Amino acid sequence: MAEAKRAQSSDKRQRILEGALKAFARKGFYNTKVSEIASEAGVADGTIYLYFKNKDDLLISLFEDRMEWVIERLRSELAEVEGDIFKKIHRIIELHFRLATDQADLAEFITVELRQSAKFVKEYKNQRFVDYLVIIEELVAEGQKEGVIRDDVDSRLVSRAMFGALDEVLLQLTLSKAAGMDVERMTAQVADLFVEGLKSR
Amino acid sequence: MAEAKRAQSSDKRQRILEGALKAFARKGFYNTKVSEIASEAGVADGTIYLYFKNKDDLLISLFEDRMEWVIERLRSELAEVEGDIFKKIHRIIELHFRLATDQADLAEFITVELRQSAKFVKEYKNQRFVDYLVIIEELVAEGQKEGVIRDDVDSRLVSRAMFGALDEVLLQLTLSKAAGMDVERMTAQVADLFVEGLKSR
DNA sequence: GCGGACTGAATGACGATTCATTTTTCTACG
DNA sequence: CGTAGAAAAATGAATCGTCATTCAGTCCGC
Repeated sequence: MAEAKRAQSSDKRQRILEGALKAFARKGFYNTKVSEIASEAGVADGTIYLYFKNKDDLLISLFEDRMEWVIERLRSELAEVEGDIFKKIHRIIELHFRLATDQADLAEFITVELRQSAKFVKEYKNQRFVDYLVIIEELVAEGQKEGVIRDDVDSRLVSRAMFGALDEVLLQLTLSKAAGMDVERMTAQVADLFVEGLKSR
Repeated sequence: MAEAKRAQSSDKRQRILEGALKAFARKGFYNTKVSEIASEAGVADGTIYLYFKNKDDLLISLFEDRMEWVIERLRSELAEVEGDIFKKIHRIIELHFRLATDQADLAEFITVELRQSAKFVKEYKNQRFVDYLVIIEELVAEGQKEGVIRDDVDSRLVSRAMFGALDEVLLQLTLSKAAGMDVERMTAQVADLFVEGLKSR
């Protein structure tokens, strides 16, 4: 019966999350009214409170939900990369940028809102985000073990730096939608920059 | 007379900006009450409106004010660097990180609030931020002209990536105050990562 | 005692959340 | 089947707290 309930629920819950994503991407968390999310999702204001404790909870749930999806995607794409570590790094960067075109709202939400609220950045531990970093970190560490990546760099630091670079470039890409930037070219350049920076000499 | 007014004013205006910086760094823009800023600055609530149009204006003014300072500082420090482009890049990174220890509030404010409001990221053009990027961009372009930096990378893209990396690492540094990270070591590693990535082969 | 700087209590708007009511879905019985 | 009645889900108007902002009054330098 929990199943039956869920079956119904999930539809509406999902619609609320989608509405929230669209609204947050457009106007930011604090400038979005709960009633706007409701109308975007095609439900009544009160309905939102049947699925989420409050507006903050909605933000966190949305972030968790989408990041989980991104991370799964990243994991599975990485798994099917044939070739060396550097190919994998290239793939991470590619996927990251691909988001900007495939899922503009999501990209905007993540880049802009990730740092949004004090709650988000400080209180809330943000495990999903850590997961993402760890994927990069492990890749670098693996390369170091193999001897193809210089081992005088801290893999943790590198993963941060790399994420930051990707995030910032993505932000730029997201906000200046019009500009017909060549995403492939960008991917190649950023990947190359890091690969050359990381290679053992 | 505008001068006389300013002379008096500047003291109070400055105190308000400082109070705002402290408060915003601690709780973020939207969670900070105007009355908190006022009490932090030791003025009455209403006084703030003698110096700033409204809360948004206060945010923008604060950002402009501090970024201008950072940029001037960066320019003058760069001017006195003897040596090649790569030394200068090292210095940018060093200054960026030095902020985290010297001016924790400012660092937190810039990293967290830079992307804060939709207003900030989208509507407001954010010239100061562009100025910062241009400094990096010109440095890279110069290196390319000299032939020491590979010219198959877009200097604009690189400046974005580099800023993103610095910003993210700084964010980390800022939020995890306790952790006795070795700032010098971090500077060296990040600088090296980019320098190796940028060098002509 | 005039004029501008300052004060802080009062105002008013706004918007998250609640909850009395309505609608839908489910259950069980003829 | 069809239907009555109960339970669950959904609604949206009303509530209630929270501030940003204002402005009538006070203070101070000249």
